[in-house]
Amino acid sequence: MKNIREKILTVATQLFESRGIHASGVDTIIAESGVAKATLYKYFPSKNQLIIEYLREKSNRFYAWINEKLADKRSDSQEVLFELCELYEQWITTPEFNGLPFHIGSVEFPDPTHPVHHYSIELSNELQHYLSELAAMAGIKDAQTLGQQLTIIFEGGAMIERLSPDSGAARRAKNAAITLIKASI
Amino acid sequence: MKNIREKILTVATQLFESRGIHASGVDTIIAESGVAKATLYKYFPSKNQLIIEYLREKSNRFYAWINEKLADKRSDSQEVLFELCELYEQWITTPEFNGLPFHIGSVEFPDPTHPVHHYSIELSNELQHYLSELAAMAGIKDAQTLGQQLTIIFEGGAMIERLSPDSGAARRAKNAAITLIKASI
DNA sequence: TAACATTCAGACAGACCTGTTCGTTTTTTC
DNA sequence: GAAAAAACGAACAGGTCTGTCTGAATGTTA
Repeated sequence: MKNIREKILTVATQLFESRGIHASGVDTIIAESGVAKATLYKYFPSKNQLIIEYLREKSNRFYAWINEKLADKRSDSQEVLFELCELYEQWITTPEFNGLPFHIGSVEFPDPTHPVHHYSIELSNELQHYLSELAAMAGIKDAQTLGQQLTIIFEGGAMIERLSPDSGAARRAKNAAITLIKASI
Repeated sequence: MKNIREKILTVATQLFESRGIHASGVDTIIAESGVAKATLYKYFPSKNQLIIEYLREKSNRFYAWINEKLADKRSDSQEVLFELCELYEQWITTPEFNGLPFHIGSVEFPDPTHPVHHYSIELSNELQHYLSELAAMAGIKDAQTLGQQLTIIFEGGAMIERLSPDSGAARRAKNAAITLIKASI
């Protein structure tokens, strides 16, 4: 087996999201992934680092997915914002969605000086930056404001969609985002 | 000392919100509140129950505060929605605000069958119900939708305001809520 | 097949976890 | 001021936590 690291990360991801980070011990992670403890600690120097790699991986996958989906709509910079809302709804309504990882990171490690918390904030800021950038390219006047407001709706919608999957939160969050976009054009 | 229960709950609240729930052991809680362990377990039969009482207490305080503040505006049912937005901004920008407690509960206990998770969902639903009710009294046509959309914005804004306190999230969340309200009148 | 690198299972350390059970001391009540 | 109730400190049980270390087994390369 060559992709031991990947295997560990996959198992850790599943455990972190189904049981929580603190509730997922290293012993459980190695047992589920069929790996020796020393091997895990060879690929990840500490559990904190494993958590951070989990956050990074999830974030990378999200941006890779959404950038690919948006690639052919980049020309029409207005339409790209509305397409973004549709993709957002798709993203959080897939059965694999288990909440935003950096929400888990920031809540389970509330201490601002903790590396996991710090990186979680970084990821939230990155999302705001990404959305503001899209708004700016769409010619929105106060792109900073719309970008953060979309972030607020997307994060809130993700939270509630996860808590109450059949309450229509994803669709309503999308519609709220669309309303805001139209109001700021 | 008569209010031992209150003392324990206060200390537990501070610890839960500054270190996280799993990271706050019963030993720490009793040490900080100067109480014997058996006493804590007399007032709270388990740590789970203590967590749930923490969630309940925080929720009660919120509704008591906001209902009192809104009491004199109940006559003008339209204005009450806008006043609500102002109060929301106030609530999450006070220095004592440390995020929505039921977010902590639902994230730290992701298992839907866990009592803490279950109660956290209940509190989120209660918020939606409360906001939908206000919208209905204001004569909003689709009060259910606006209620949930306000919930999404309020929860998302609370999350981001906590992560990045000086980014203007609270004000922008408020403005986004106002925009949505106006659009649905 | 021989030499080398990797991974294995499992024990170990030292600390922390929730919850129970002791007598002993303090506080309340009459 | 005496009887009753409550809270105290401290130990205990049984378990889990992260991280380190060992020698044996496995896999890779030449």
